[in-house]
Amino acid sequence: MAEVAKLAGVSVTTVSHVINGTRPASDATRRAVQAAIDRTGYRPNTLARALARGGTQSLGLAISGLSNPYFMDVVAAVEDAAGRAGHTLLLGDTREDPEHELRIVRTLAERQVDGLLLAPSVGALETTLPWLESAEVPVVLLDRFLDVELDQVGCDNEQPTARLVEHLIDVGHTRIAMAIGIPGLSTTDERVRGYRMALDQAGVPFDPTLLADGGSQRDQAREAMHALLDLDQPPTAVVSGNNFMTIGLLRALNERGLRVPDDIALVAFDDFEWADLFAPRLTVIRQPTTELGSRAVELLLSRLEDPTRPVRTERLEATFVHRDSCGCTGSSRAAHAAV
Amino acid sequence: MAEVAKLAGVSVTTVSHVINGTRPASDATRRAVQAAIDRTGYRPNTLARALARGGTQSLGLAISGLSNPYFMDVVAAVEDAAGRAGHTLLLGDTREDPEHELRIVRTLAERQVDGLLLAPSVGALETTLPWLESAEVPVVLLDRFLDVELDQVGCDNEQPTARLVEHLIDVGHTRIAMAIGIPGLSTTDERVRGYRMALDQAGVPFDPTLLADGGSQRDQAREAMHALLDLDQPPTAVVSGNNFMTIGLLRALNERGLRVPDDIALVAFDDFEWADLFAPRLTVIRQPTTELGSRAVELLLSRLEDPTRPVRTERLEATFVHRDSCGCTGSSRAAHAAV
DNA sequence: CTGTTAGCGCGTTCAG
DNA sequence: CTGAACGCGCTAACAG
Repeated sequence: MAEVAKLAGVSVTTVSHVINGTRPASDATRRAVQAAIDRTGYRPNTLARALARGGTQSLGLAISGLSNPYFMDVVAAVEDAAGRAGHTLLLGDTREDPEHELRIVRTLAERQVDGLLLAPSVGALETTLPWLESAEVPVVLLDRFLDVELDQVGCDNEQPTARLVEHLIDVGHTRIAMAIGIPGLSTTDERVRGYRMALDQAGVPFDPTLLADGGSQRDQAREAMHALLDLDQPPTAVVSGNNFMTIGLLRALNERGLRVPDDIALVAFDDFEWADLFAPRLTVIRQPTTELGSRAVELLLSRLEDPTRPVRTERLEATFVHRDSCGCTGSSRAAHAAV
Repeated sequence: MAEVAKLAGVSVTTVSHVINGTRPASDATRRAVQAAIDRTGYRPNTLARALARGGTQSLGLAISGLSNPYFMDVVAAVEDAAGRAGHTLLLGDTREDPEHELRIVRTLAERQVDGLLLAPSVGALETTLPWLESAEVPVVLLDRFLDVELDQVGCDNEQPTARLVEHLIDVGHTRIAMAIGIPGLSTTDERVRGYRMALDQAGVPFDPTLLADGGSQRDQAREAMHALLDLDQPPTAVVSGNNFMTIGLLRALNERGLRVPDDIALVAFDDFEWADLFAPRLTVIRQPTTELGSRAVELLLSRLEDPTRPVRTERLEATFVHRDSCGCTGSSRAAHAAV
């Protein structure tokens, strides 16, 4: 930069100002500076600028399960929204582990991100969040809700899950199992509540043995499904708590030679882009993932603009997508004839 | 930091050194400093450190199609590998557009990333790469190969695609269409070469009308498939150039009421995690995506360590996964009975 | 409209 | 084993 200044015959101050348009400059000097910049191949050092200005124009995203297509849509949306606002995205995977999450969040904060998007793991309330509060980093929570004074965005879980279960009951099922995610996550707890609510309202007795811990993960869900099938009275229908577990459940059913929906019905939380193209065509709840990501960024940006604004919690609506895996079309053949 | 120094009764120099373990210090002072750090809640400013040291411990990843599950696995692997090495990941989507790609790469470089991973778009050779060279940013190319003096990692494309086509020919197909990606991408070109090679070797005449431009994208592939079906002599088999296009092709077939593999065979480049669980069970080429990401990071790190090391180009092996969508099991019923 | 100067928070020579 | 002083590259008063 000093080089540019010398070459343009002006001071570094002027260079800085023409670069940032921070204050008026004569056409002549502006051109001179521009020319010098071009000739030297000068490129600004964002770090130095951030250090001087106290603001990095960057956002951190701490999330788990990057390989989960659901979260990837979120990441894509966040990257896009952040980019539009002139911010760069720093990415970290929490691994759903509070210890690791804290390390990630810490790293991000030490890199002076202007704000942080976090999908808090179970345990965040005792580790990450206290730290974040004392560090005074602007945060918005993503996907999972927590009982804290922070901006939060997520989806409705209870009612949609109830809808899924109701539907199975309508078709005639009474032994309905559910593969649930990590206990303690608001998403998990709310979905379980929705499940129970639907049972209650239909007068179907709740059987705890039908609630299988799938740990939000594929392989664990697979094992859970096998256990369910080993029950004296195995379920005639399953509801999956998220997309990862859906794969695991199906793998287990596959290993047992059971067909969906003929031998067992399956409905799931989380849609797949291709879900209507393959058999069994899954009946699911679809979350507005893209909107989730972009809303979260908007909330964060607005908080950066006005740190005193009261916190806001937003529930996005999820939609019921009716296909064939619930087995209610009558013709199970229809499901198999897909594509 | 000054605060910590005062509280510990030492100089900032000492604080810096005990933090970094840069030089010996008496147990007493070390403890004093540590105590002061704990009490002040001091957290290091990575930016200032980077500015002083000239090195950010951060890597940039510029890639397109974040919503593509294939690339997401890569992102996950890169994040993991980078994290292990103590680096933070800065993420940017190139949108497969050289202009935007340049902006992304520039932003990343101005943020002083130590190195950059890039999946170059078509046109990068004229825009991004010259800039990167003059900016002297360490780079490793990802997924797509280019004729430049840079480290590169990607998969084998030609032979695997040929394998796919050979297989279709073995089953008796001769009118084999292919949905191809963006022309100019090495992945596209190599896959097309593989396609032609297999035809040649089998003595099947090459018909250019069967080569449909799917633009690496879902919707474009869908339209391309419709066009193929409108041909006087429509194909009896299709090979998809990547996973995005596979979805598009299937959507078109679905819209026509055509079943795979009964009415038309389909094989594809890129596997899906769930591909063996749904019908039609896709016969595909699987890329080692995780390995791709981690190898790329390793290459980049080794380059940072030794900038003079000769460039290396690595081809990872892709594997042929035989399932039912090729229609060669004889019993097409088997395909539909899945799950 | 422009230049001088003092930091931003830290690492790192040099002297002790 | 420890401290003082300078500089990383840039912005922002404060003068002029």
